[in-house]
Amino acid sequence: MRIDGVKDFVVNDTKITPQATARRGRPRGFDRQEALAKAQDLFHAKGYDALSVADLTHALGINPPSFYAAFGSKLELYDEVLRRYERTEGLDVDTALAPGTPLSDGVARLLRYAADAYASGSACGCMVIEAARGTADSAAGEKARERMEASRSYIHQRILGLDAGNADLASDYVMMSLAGLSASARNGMPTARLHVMAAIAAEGLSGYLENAA
Amino acid sequence: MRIDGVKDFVVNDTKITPQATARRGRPRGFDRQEALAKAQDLFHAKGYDALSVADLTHALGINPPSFYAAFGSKLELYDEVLRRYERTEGLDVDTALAPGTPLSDGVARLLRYAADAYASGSACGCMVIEAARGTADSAAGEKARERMEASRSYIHQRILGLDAGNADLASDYVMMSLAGLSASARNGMPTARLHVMAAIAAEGLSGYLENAA
DNA sequence: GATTTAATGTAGTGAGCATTACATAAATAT
DNA sequence: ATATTTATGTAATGCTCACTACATTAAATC
Repeated sequence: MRIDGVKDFVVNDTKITPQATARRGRPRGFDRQEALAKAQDLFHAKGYDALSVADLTHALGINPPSFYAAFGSKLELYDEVLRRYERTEGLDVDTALAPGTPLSDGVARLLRYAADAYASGSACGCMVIEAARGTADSAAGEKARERMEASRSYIHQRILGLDAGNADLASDYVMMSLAGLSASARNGMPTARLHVMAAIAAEGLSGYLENAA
Repeated sequence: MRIDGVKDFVVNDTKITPQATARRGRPRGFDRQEALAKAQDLFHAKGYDALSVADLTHALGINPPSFYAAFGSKLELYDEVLRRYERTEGLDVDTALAPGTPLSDGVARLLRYAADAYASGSACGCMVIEAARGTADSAAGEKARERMEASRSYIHQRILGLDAGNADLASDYVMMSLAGLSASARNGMPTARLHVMAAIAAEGLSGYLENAA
């Protein structure tokens, strides 16, 4: 395979390195980052199964060999796209659940962020959540479920710092609410209504915690 | 095609008619109702796309021609299964939202029913809700979305009789909560926890309505 | 018994899928 | 210049999919 793969990728994909250490063979005829962005939009809008490699190569204006040379396989590209999605479109959990924030307020803020992020467009809802419900034995669903578990775990850890006693309950409820918001967005609910839904859902946890106290 | 299709179906499928008005040709070698029940389980567990006709015929112990003679096509069978699902596994909306029930209580009860119905098993979550998020341009997704809209409309109408002013809001919130519960069930959440989630979600609407009043 | 009707088993159909063989083109390295 | 390395375009690979042609079987009707 590739010996110094990591350095190569960095150099070729992003022009961060000042002295452009040129690669050996024929240069790639398309921008890999642009292609990733387009692939992300397409995967988000159509899902893994419904988006064929032919769709992708056509949209990117390349042929299958170039596709496989650049991304390895459809599944590897998908995994890369999922991680890119987290970076580019992921919720700002750190801000929503900043240390010192009351748990109820933090959850309310996080759900508000989600209402914004999931808002209807050509590709709406959370890409990871929607993909995670693919069939149990699908490789793509497995990738998505990995990313969702990573997010759940991160949120859980953040909540631990706010209210350790209710962390399990609250993170379960947050994940459920995010799934509900994402589904509603997919079903065409407009942003303003999503915000109301997020507020009502947050109110639920708030009231529940008050009653428990 | 078939001239007196309706009567034929009734007679051959269910033995409701006392004098078994026997059909003309060779009798079907399998029980169509049993087959429908099995197909429902399979579609619920795997979804439309992931379940092939070959999977179905193998599970039913029949060959493709028998399958198509009995059900028309994969999509027609799916539509029939979706309607059967509503009858056999659908939530008891009439009881949950019985006339005279305070809206908050009715919604709480409906979500409790859902927590029971969606409980983890080989096929968990709501079959219709999970299927409705198939790709936008998929025929199966369209069928599921039709059924979901029918349910939404029915729930909306029932809520109109309890609290007309909040019917739009409440039915939107119910649909979102059902989607969240269904997703959580699919992700393996046990029944007891689903009940807690349902209670918290219901508390949200309850608190919101109180504040608005 | 002859005819009609419908379901069955065997064996395919064409279409779409992800992926790749192979020769060629374009760059660097020697 | 020549060799090496990588990407490209054309065209195909094997596979799975939903679905069907066709001859046969099993029942009711005449």
